[in-house]
Amino acid sequence: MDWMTTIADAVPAWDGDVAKARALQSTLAGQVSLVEDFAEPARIAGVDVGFEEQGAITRAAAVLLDARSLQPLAHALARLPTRMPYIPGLLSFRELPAVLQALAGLPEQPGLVFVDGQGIAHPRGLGIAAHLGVITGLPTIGVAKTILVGTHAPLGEQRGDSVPLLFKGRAVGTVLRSKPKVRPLIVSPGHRVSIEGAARRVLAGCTRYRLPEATRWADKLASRRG
DNA sequence: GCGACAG
DNA sequence: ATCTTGTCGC
Repeated sequence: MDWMTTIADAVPAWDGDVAKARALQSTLAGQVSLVEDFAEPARIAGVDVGFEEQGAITRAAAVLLDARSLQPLAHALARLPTRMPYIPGLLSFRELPAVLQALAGLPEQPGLVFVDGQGIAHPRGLGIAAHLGVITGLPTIGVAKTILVGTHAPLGEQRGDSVPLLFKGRAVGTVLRSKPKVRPLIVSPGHRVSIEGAARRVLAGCTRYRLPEATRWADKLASRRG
C-alpha cells in the first residue's frame, strides 16, 4: 500500500510527549476533507480493536462487507504489543498501528470505512476515524457509543431521529437514534464525507441492531468472540 | 483550580 | 477496552 510509507510520520512511536502528539493532531486535522468526492462504494469495511493478555496485546480486526447486502466477505486480524496507555483524546496513537495492519490484510481495499470512535468530534478535530482517513486517504466515518466532546438538544425516539452535535459553536457530528429505545450513536466524519452523509450512511448501515453491521462484525472479531 | 474524558 | 452471572425490561 502506498500509504504505508507515511505511517511513521502520521502515527509516530509513542514517546510519552502528550503535547507533541496534540500538536501533530492539530496539523493533521487541517488535512481532513468533508467533501464527498467518491462514487458510492461497492465494498465497505468496519475496523475495531480489542485487547489480549490483560492489555499487553492490541488486537485489531478489519472486516470487508458488500455495501448493498451488508454481508461480510472477508476479514483480517493483526496483533501487536500495546505501546501506550489509553489517554482521552489520543486514542488513535494507541490503536491505529494495529488497525492499519489489519486493514492492509484485506483482499481488497474498501471504498468506505466505519471506525469505532470519533471522527472530527474531537478536541482538536482529529478523532481516530479522521486520523485513519487522513493517513490512508480513504473515506471514513466515526461511530462512537458515547460523546467525547460536544452537546446536543433532546433527541426523538424513533429510528432515524437525529440532532446536531455541537462543539465550540459549530456542528461536528450527529447524535443519531439507530433503533427505538436504545442509546443514540455519536456519528461524525471521518474524512471525505460530510456530516449529513456520515449520518445517512450509518443509518443505512444499521439493520436490526444499534450498531452498523460493519462495526458489529469488527467488534466481534476484535474481542475474539467471532 | 476543578471536573470531564472515544476505546 | 477489560474484569464477569445473573437478571430486569421490552
